[in-house]
Amino acid sequence: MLISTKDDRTTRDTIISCIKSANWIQDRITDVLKEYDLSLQQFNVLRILRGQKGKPANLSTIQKHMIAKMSNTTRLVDKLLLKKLVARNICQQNRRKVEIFITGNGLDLLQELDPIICATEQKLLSMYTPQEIETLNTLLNKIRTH
Amino acid sequence: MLISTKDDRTTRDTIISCIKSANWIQDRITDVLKEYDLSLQQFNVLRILRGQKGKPANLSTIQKHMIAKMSNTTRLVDKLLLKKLVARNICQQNRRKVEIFITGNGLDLLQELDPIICATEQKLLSMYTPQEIETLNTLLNKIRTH
DNA sequence: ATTTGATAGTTGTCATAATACCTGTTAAAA
DNA sequence: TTTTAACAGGTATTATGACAACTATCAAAT
Repeated sequence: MLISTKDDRTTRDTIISCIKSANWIQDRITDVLKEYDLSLQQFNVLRILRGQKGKPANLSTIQKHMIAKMSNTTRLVDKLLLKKLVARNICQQNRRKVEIFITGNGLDLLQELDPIICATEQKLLSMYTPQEIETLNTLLNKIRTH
Repeated sequence: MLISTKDDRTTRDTIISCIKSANWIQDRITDVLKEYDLSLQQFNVLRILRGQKGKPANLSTIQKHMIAKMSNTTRLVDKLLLKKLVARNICQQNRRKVEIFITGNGLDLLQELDPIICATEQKLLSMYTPQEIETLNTLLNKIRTH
């Protein structure tokens, strides 16, 4: 006989809650980015590249920093290239690698988006006290660093 | 000038943490389901149908209960139909509606999966005390019910 | 009886993602 | 050297997702 304990149910509820909340947050940010014709993933890659502070990044560096691991980062970068938000060239030291930079256009776009995204993020978590955000952050981090 | 406060950073970190944790959880459960040739979405639909306890569900009922809203639930059900895990027929009272049931096959599969998924879920949150799980659950729920 | 609007689901199209396999490049072993 | 293995990306295929247009049905108003 299968017994479903209170713990089982609370565990499942918490997992579902986490997934739903993450989806909801991503949907809201996606809504904002849509007006700028950027997908959430594209936006994240741009921010990763800006974080390199001038240093070029190769594909595996980008993937390491991405929130959601994805297989075809190549094509994601292709899209950003078409929009001239990033540039790409083959690394001369190691011709297997490619070097990817954010362009001036890309930096300008991010600068325009910064306050908007920041405000969206604040609004998304506006129901929490600073203390609650800290607690939530600490608890969430425990999941993957176990 | 753009000033990034401590609050801004904590908010962003928490959001990223939530998304990463949700992705991680889903990836682990997807890994388990892969051995049974089920996607996470298909599995969720099966559980929703079992939750109906014999009553048929129509498409909008399924969508209402789904963790991630998706547009083409029709095609998701098609896949389950092919595997004979669900059955579908037109509702006679209101011929616009379809009635979707879980089959014996579907129930058997879920029963086989129940303890495995439950153990996976327990393991995923095994680093928390029961108190912490409660806190996490409560905090996460606040995001969407604001 | 006919039209209108709302409801329930389906289909077509295109963008994105997952998976597995392929190609070119490098480095190290034989 | 030649071969081999490991590495960094690219490509092809298939699955999944978003969005809009479409079909069928029902119910209510004319």
